[in-house]
Amino acid sequence: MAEITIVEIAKRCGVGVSTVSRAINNHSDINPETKKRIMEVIKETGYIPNNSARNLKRTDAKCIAVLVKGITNPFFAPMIAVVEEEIEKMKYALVLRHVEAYEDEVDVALELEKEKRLRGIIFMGGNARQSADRLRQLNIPVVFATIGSDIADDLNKNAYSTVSVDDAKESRRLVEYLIGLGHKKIAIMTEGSETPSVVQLRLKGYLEALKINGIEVNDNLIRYVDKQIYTMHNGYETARALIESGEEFTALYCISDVLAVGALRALADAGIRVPEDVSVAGFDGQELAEYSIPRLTTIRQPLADISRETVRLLFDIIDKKSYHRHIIFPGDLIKGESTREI
Amino acid sequence: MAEITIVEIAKRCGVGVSTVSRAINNHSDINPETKKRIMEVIKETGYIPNNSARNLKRTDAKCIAVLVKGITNPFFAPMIAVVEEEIEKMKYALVLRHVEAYEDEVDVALELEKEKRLRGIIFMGGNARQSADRLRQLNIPVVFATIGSDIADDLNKNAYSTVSVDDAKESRRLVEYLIGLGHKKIAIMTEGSETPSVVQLRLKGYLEALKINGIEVNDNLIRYVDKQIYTMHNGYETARALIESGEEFTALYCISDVLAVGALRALADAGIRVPEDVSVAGFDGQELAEYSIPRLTTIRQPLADISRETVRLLFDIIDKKSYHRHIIFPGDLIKGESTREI
DNA sequence: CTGTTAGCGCGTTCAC
DNA sequence: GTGAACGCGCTAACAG
Repeated sequence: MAEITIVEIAKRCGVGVSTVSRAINNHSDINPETKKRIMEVIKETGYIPNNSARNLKRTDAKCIAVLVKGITNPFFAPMIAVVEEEIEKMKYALVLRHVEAYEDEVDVALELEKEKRLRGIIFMGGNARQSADRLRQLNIPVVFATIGSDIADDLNKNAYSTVSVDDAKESRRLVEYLIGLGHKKIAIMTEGSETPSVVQLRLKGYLEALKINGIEVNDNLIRYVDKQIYTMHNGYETARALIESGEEFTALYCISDVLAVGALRALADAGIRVPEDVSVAGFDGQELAEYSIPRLTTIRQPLADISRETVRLLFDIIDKKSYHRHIIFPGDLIKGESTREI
Repeated sequence: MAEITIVEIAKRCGVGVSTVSRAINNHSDINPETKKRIMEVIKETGYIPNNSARNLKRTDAKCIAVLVKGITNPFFAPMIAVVEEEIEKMKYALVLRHVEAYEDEVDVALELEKEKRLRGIIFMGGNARQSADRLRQLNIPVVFATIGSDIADDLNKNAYSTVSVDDAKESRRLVEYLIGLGHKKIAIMTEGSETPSVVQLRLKGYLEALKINGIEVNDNLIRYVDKQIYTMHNGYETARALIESGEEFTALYCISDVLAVGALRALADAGIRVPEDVSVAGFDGQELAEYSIPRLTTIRQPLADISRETVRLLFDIIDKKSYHRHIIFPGDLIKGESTREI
């Protein structure tokens, strides 16, 4: 079947291609009647404009890309929903792309910028720092959501924006809450990667909290999961290893809610009661934390606010109303049933 | 900054554009040395080919599209992972697109088919039946994953393939298991949509199981969630309404694990013990079911097998080795801790 | 208000 | 092994 093109439509309507183009793109300079006739023929024939050809020509294309590293991670679900809504409000199109674990998000962004005519990019997941230089290759503004800027990296701060919580500070707050409950032997479950990330900041907050409160760090209580911090399986296995190690602990802080839920299950299987025998805390404040049994103590990230602000800031930069900024939202300390005084 | 194109690269290398093209696309007819030189210049300049232009010209483009309705639904995560892997094995490119709730998945597919040069499409989520006719507009094979064909719709069966479990049958099996445990007052939590879907099939299985076992249907025990069957919140609220209604029940069957977890929480909040006072069962067999407290009784869908078979079947059809087929996988009845004999 | 025409950036003939 | 020229389908000038 010969692909039907704009030329074919023009022929059938007895008009020029540009008229058809005008009809498709809701241009003003067109007779309502001819437009109507054209639209009818288009519907009849089932004609669909070729997007590749359009992107090639188009100069304006109000379009924002959202690149998500780990799009299947439920953590991003509420963020994506808000971002979609906000971008639509601005009458912009949205292209949502996932980035594979092995892909470089900036490479994908570069490619996409050429392919579509993007006006801005939002990154979720991945990390901000490593590629700050390369971010400049992008000719359009970039905002990271839920990933804070690196404090030490002043030079590159004007290459991109960030909207996030202060992971180190919130993490410290949570651990200090545990300490306030009387806990001293506090285990942490975190990820062992060396690349700078929110994960490292959360560990940093843990270490700071101990230090401030004069609690010595016990390396045996710092447990590393195998890569993924968003699988219950890893939370389960890591908690099990901790339990089996025989190392004493009265509290377990998992740097994600998902890990914490896995840990809860491991503790239950080992006959350890939460919170009677051990307190458990998570981080993120996902829906899961609210429905787990027992309800999780955690730090809730205000994802809706962060998402809304991300879009707002991006458009401010696009409209030259703002330079790149680094916005911090406070988290909420949710006191669940999974922790108690000792 | 002037966008750098293939012409620019050709100039800098002192070669023709076609030579550069050959270098990029790994063509055979090219001197290894000139190719190497070209690749170096490309790296230096940071040149990135424009995909829109490529798609416009390209004739082959080994590419498969995966359209997911509700990509943020964790249900699809393990499926997407497997599908990606399998498609990569076949040396095909994969374009993963999410379909908005309000979008028609076939429209999106049609558009994408023009834009890229697709060879096949995989649908996840959405429903197979409504658009069987329109599926024929697509000139490439379509396979639905986890969505069974409509038994009544023989005419359109050769317009697409499906790989799934038999939702009605598996649902019936689960309910019969509950009945076998001695339950007679079995509530079901389902969705109230009229469009044919897996959800309806699961309800159908419930009704069949009751009928076969001579249990009268109590309409007050059929509870409908408000739209989304993949939020714990809805499971919670619907269970709460059921509890507050005062209607007696000894078992609660939720047509998704996510709903069941919400229901568990609602029961706990009402001081109702699971499984001592009430048995709870889910459907899907997601990771969540395995880590919830108590562990859920559920039907596990073999998502990895379904995904692998989906890709295999799609390629068989592309390669003309098969016509459209409708493949059924058996589910696993997982006997968790959330149900007990009465 | 409408038609004609020139590219957008690239892959692909077809000569050389 | 390589380069010149053509055209993919469309939008955006421009001329009418």
